[in-house]
Amino acid sequence: MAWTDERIETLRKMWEDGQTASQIAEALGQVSRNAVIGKAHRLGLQSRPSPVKPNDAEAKAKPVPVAVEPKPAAAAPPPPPAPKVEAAPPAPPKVAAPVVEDEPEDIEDEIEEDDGADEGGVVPAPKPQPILRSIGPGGFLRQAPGEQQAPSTPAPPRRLVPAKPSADMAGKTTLLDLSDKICKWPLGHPGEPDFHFCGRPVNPGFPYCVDHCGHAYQAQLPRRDRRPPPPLPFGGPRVR
DNA sequence: CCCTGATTCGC
DNA sequence: GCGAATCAGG
Repeated sequence: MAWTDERIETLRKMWEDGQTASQIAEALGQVSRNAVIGKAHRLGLQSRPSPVKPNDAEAKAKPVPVAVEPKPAAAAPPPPPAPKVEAAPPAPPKVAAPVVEDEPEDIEDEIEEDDGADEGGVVPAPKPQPILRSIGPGGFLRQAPGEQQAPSTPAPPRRLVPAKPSADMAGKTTLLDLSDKICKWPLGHPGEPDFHFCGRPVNPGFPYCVDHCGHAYQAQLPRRDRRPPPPLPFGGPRVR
């Protein structure tokens, strides 16, 4: 199967969309996961949180000026980093360290169950500013050695606060509400603000309520009565 | 075991 | 350029 423009486009979209190579390969069909990955790299797409990416590229100040020593001798040479910076001139105070004092005052956490009555626009001050690494159109940002931004931005000093239950989610069945006794039929799509679950009592023995069991379990029809939907490239129509 | 992406290397 | 084989972390 050749890499037609169409298939490449699909690959590119899905890859940038965060789909895994396996998913992409399955969607494309006729190609393996490896083929997808290989192609993605060749396309210049790259760098996506890999589970196996060595995180080093630094941490070593190239302390290996000595010629290679074929003979490790008996005792392995201990790490000779020798951070002797004796004649090191005191580095000028670059950017003032963004020290953030830890405020002693406690932040009242509102984790109580919400009756949905008092749901105002209570927006806590912290504006975390998502650090989501967006991928620019047309490809990846190849990380060059020395491009590290490690030393900067120490850490978000803000304390973490439980996600605020949004007003429009009041009364909705969320992921945390799921149990064996309520219908797990999803409504909406994950990531969307109003994504929730059906939540009605289940049809005993099934994960869904009676109605949704009707959607989930279709009676086998004679072939002549089936209406096989046309194969969609991927990302079928959204059903609500 | 399964999954993942990265890399290599013969074709 | 392609992708199976291999590697390596989760």
